[in-house]
Amino acid sequence: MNTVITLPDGSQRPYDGPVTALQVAGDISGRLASAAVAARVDGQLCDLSAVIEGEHELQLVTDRDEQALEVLRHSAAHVLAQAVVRLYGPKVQYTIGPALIDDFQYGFYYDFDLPEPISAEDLPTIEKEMAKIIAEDLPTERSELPIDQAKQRMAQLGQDYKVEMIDDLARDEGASVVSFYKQGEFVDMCRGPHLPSTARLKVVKLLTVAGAYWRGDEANKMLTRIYGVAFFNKKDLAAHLDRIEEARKRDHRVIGKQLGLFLLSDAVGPGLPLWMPNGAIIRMELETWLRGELLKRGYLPVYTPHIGRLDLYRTSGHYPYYKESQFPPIQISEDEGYLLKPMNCPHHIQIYKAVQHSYRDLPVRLSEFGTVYRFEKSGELSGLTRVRGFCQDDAHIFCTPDQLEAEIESCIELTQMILQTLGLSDYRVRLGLRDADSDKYTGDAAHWDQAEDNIRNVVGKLGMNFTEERGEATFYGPKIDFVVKDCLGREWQLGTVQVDYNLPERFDLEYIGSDNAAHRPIMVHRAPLGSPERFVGILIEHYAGAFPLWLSPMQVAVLPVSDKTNDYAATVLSALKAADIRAELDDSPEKIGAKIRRATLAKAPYMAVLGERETAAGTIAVRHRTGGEAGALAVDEFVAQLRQEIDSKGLETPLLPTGS
RNA sequence: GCUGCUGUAGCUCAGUGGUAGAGCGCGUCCUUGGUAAGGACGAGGUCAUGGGUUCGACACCCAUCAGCAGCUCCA
Repeated sequence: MNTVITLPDGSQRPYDGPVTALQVAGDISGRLASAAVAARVDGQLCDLSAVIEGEHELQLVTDRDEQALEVLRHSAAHVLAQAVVRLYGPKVQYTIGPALIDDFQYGFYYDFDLPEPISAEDLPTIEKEMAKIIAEDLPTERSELPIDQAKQRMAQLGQDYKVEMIDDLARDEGASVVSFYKQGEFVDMCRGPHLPSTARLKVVKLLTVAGAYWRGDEANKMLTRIYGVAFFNKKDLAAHLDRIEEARKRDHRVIGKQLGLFLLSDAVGPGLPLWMPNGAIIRMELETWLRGELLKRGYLPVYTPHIGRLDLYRTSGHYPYYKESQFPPIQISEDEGYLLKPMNCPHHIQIYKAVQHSYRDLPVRLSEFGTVYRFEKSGELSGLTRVRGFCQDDAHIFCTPDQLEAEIESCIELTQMILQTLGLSDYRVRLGLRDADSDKYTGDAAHWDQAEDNIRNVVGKLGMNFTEERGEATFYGPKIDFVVKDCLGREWQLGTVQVDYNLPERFDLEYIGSDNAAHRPIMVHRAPLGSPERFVGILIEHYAGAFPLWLSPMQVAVLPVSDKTNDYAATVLSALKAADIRAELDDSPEKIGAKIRRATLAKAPYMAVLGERETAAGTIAVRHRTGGEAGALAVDEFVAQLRQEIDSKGLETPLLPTGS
């Protein structure tokens, strides 16, 4: 049978019989053959050794192709597994080892069930063995076996996890054959494709070792996961490692310490952050701003205590659902117990219930910066992003079915406005839906369907990009989450809007409709920041500590050139303070260069350099933290410009005009 | 919570089975300097906590607490 290969440029190559992608590449050029890592036949990714017969489109995947990196890293994972088996013996069980493409730090991993624990100190040894395997230039050979034989083969090798995976493939995907890859003495069950030979792997580095549950299930055995990265050249690896190192400098835990923003004190307890004066300014500014926005939008402020009766949370469902992740109740007597509040909604619900509501009153929007406590598992705690005691910029909206979607929309717009103002544009939107197979959700299916339709309608109307994720809903309703990544690429939920038909039911909430009959309101739970703790943690990383002027703890560093001008500096300081600008005077006996350095490291947006010239002219020599002299300004001009930048919540620093 | 690692001065980190060091920061003094580090001197540590091994432990072992990476979880 004749074979005709059509290349991406439209040209065709005829062959008398079957041909492999690698052969075609070689016929085009030797260079292409050595650059190709895989092939795409009729759009389907496959090995270079795949046999092509008949009329097909062929595209050779080279290192310039995005998917090439995936193939490379997948092969790197196989070499890692081979090295581990060589070093730790046939008792090693290798399970799964995928390539990672979107991960900020890691390029691949492999999960092992090892006969002995290993640590990061063992990684160089493993890397050496991998280098050997690469040097051995072992060709990779693909083969296929029917399910039964495949299981037998893996069972013979003592690979119980693989046997389980084959069963899954047969059951879930109806697979009748399974493919294997063999390189030297090592055989792995794998879809592929892979590099044609281990020698094609040039730059591999192992990064860390960690635990990971088999199948990601806590109930299963913990396996040993080894993470690594692989690239086509050393330059890319060096750039990658640099990027990680740079990112670590943005870590809010590092910057938070440097700039005195917050503190996690062992004496107070894990996950209980203390806001230091500089951090408190940032939080205060955000909250003040948000309070104003809420009042404009018809929210009613309320305050509620930090604890409530256990029964309240039994009714709401929070206690039974999250018993394990609560601080234990405060038991006063056998039948009187209190819980640190894990959520504000039950308290707000009581406020709603305290008076009778007419449909004319709705929507009722009760807002509170309410502090809640959750006993997060110790391994989960992390800086400000995951804590045990934190505030929520919370509100609960009680409304009629007719009002619901407009309220959801308004919550989304508020959240988007906040993110936009702060320049947080790199976020994704997730619709958290219920998993109908799970028993973790409360309430009836009709309400769930209704609620899911409600949020879909709104995000659809607003034309938002979003992903739907089953099993990500709260126990009482579906939600819209705004998710961002931290400096190391880990995702965190910030803002959230949740639709709830269930708590109104549980608490028997009512309003009187125009028909003079009692109706059930619907609740919206929403927090545009999510939590000031987590939000500020993310903001610290977003700005790398260099906050916009309105949020900066120190807005102006007042720097006399020598103590001859200290008096003038003091008058400038007073003028700034009188204008509600956060200014600090550095009258230490340092030279001006050192003072500038200190203020720059403290991320003060502006420096007012005051020497004899300025004293004589009554001006300020302005410098921005990004460097360079911006010229001299009269004190009142400087104040006016700062005021404008502060009031506009400017992200970009306007250039201060030069001149006297 | 689980797997692995880590815990030494305010911070960042060296360090050895024979009772502790650097840089930065801090204090005092000198210097009066014009846009990212002037100089001198000085104070400061129950080497996370509790056990154990040892003539002797910051070092070795065990436990606890906390942190880091990952997994799991996240109302």
